Amino acid sequence: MPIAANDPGCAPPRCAACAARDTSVCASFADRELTALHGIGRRRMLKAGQVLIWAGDPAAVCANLVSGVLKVVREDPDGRAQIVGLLFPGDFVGELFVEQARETVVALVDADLCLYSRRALEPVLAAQPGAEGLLLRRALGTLAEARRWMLMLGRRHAPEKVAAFLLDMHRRLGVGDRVDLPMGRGAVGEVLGLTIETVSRQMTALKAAGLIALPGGRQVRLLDRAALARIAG
Amino acid sequence: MPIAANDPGCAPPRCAACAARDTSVCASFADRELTALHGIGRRRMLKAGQVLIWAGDPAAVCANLVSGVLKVVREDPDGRAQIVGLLFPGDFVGELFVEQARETVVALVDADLCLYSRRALEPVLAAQPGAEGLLLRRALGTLAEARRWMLMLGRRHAPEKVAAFLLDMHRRLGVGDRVDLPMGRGAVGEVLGLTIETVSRQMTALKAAGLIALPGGRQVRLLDRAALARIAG
DNA sequence: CGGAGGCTTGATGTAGTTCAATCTCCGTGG
DNA sequence: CCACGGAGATTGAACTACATCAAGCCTCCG
Repeated sequence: MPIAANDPGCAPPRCAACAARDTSVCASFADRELTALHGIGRRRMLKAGQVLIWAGDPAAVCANLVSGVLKVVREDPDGRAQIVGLLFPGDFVGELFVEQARETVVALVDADLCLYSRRALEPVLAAQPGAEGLLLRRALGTLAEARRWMLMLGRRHAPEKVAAFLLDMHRRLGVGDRVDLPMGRGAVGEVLGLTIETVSRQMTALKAAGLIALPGGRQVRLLDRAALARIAG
Repeated sequence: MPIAANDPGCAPPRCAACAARDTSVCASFADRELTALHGIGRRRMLKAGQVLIWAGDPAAVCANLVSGVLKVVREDPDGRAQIVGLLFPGDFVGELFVEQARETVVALVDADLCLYSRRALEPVLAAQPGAEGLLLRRALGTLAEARRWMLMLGRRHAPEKVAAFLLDMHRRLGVGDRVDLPMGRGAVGEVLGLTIETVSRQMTALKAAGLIALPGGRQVRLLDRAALARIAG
């Protein structure tokens, strides 16, 4: 990794200061080429709850997530919703190479993105050697994660699901033994394929067993991670 | 698409005759470049039930599926299994860029593959412009499919799952109103996150309702696809 | 203080699992 | 040729995990 490639001196200032500069797709771009990407991108803030992409709409935009957490949701004709992905800083947002969005993307907490028109982005990616390779690696990683998730949805019981979810969130967002969940009980249910009541009961059970504490709000303290891991399987 | 690119005259004979020549990743290779790929590939036959890749083993091989159907399985520590993917002719088999296989790959029926060492394949793909882009498109397609599947696993009831599965299989393998399922009831359960008994009961119910017929073995006739689609949602 | 949104708790219902027995279809061998 | 055996499929009965329906309960903010 040559130092010059990421030398802030010649990258567009907004990119040089970007928190996701080295973890997003942009990492495959040297500062020189970054200018092309910069030219077609713009910053966008999302408030918690705001929708970025509606399933069914034309797939017009992609983005790099700079800060915040987004959910990717699939919905039934009859309204049952399943969260099929969570996006964290550095993740790529949106669907390439399709005309119609299949998934709704919503901010779970206030978020910050670097937004691109899909039409403009695709040729830039194709022209930049290595960019599609990088996206391929990411996509394969996301696929592996989705499949792990499928095993959970199809085969595991509520206690295992909740324990696994808490450990997962802690791995991504935890500080010490604490996690501040970026979502309410309802959305946790949408992630795990459970109802809000079942999630709530499982959390209470874990608290009663002394494995977690619920200091209030969306905060969780994982008091016995080993035991949680044992439950998660 | 220039005619010369796929001129059988200068492709390696095995590739020129390959049933998957134009649907697999090979389609991104002109005949000239195909020779490099051909050089590192070898044919392999799999009997129904044979395992190609064991989860946990070093990820040594990838392949193009030429004929047959494979299942991709994830397993719990305690043995519960979930099929997370089905592979059909033209599909890419195996995991790139990882050292350890996360999924077991098994032939559901007799299958025919074009096998590559992963170590040898990766550089060839990187060198061939467009190959990684093609794989990216495929990977994104597979991801979208996995997410559709997640919605099914998390949110749908047994009757909807079975109806949707039958329509899906018919779309891929059907001739007229018939499908010959490439798997038994047990594996259908592993796909849908159900037990073998529940699958069997649902099938009997559909038969009783006159929506399907079960002529025997793994054959199914879809007598009322509109009604099935209505159940599938 | 009051009211709304999200969370918890309880009571009841039910879809799907589990356990177990029987059946069907085929291939094998007497 | 038919009897036997085995694997997969079906069917039944009982159970249980989770959903559903329905109150109540915090807690944050106007």
